[in-house]
Amino acid sequence: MLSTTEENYLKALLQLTLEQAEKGEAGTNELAAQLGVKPATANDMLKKLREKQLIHYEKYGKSSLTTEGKKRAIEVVRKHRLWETFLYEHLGFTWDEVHEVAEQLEHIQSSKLIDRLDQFLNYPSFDPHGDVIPTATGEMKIPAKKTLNEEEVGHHCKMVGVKDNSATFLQYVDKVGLRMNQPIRILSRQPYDELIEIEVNGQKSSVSPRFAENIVIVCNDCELQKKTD
Amino acid sequence: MLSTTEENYLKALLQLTLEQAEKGEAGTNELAAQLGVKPATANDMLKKLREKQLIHYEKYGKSSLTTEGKKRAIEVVRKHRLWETFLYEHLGFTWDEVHEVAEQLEHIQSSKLIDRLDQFLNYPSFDPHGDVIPTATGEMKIPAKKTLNEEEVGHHCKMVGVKDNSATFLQYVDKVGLRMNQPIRILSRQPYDELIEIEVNGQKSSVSPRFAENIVIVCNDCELQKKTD
DNA sequence: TATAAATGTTAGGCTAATCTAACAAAAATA
DNA sequence: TATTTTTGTTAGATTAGCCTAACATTTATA
Repeated sequence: MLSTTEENYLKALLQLTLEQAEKGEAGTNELAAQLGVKPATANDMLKKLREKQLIHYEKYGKSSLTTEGKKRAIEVVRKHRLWETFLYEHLGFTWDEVHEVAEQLEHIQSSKLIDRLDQFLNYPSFDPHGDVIPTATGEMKIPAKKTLNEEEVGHHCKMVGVKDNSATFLQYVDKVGLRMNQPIRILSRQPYDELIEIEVNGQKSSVSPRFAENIVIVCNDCELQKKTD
Repeated sequence: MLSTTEENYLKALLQLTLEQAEKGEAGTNELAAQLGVKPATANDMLKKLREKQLIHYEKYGKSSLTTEGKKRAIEVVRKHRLWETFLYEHLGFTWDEVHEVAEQLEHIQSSKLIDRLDQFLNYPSFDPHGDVIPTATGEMKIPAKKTLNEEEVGHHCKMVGVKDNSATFLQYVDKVGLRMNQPIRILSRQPYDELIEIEVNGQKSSVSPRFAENIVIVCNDCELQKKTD
């Protein structure tokens, strides 16, 4: 069984390697910074986790998770996000309060507990931040990316990127109230001029198809694709 | 802030001192046994907890909780029993499965979490084992003891003792299906012969007032008395 | 009450996780 | 390419919580 600390290292490594998808590996200093410890400390742990066959690591090289290590890391993420969902939906915690407590709850050891919690929450796909909750089998179902213009009326989604990086466009995005990862709801689509009415953080706006085409979103209500990775 | 280990020592000390109510203090070996550690280990911790003003302790003497120490210990017990209630009532854990997981959950640090959980559970007075859940202010409301004969129809209670210790009586108690701490429900009281119909673990029985007078119970539906202690 | 048994304490060691300081290697840059 | 900067490693120390072995005190009992 892994210690809380070991679990945190695996989780941090997963986060870093997913963020910088190009390489799928992370450096010692980077990992240390992520965890708020000194590089020397992280270095010791890297050797220990290699011994346990949970990571790939060589002296002066970058680190990455083994299949087993990734499985373990994903379990921790699953627990974290299920607890966040519970705190948010059932105990009335706010969006920003859930993380800190979930950091503790994610290390409770009981597979029965987490499976029952999943069931209690009705097998949610997303946590309150809009992040995907891995399934019991360790799959991270990834929602398909598309543009805001392609999204259906009534659906909930969130912005994960933009296609146009001009200052003019970005300022406009800001004015509409769009922020990365913030939930967006499609209220309506005017048949006359194709203007899309959206709601973001309580603020309603109408945007043109031209604008919407440059906003990359993931849909929370659409079918998810299984990702074996 | 206290470590998980420190909290466990305080909790163990509370349990020991409440069990043996005569003295309100416990020995080093006893405490060590309760926690599954060696006396030498417990001895170190006793000194540490005395430094923190959480216990009274003198070399070669018995230990007891200070006011602050008792407050902290009761907080842990409160968390433990609220989590047990959650696991039992909402996640479908059985009576005997809840303890182990609650041992972990009781150390999660977040007063907001535990207060919200209390609210979510609708401020329960008893955990699934029938033990009293301390209030947010650290009071342990103690249910009044009375005999089964004095209990009202419709109420739920549990046996906490007997007044008659004869073999005949105890065998009868056993036959009726009564066990210590097991929930009992009063179904009816016959006006004609005063026979009391009770239900225990799904089994219905009728008992005489003479019998009922010798069963000591605590009522789960009656008003609780505040215990300042 | 003298001795044996039970209980409690101290000293010294171990491991996990952390640190600082000094050093080594790799990468960036002048 | 030579040098500087960044990145990574090692050695040695610290703290919490645990251990064993030896010793001290208290309590029980012959």
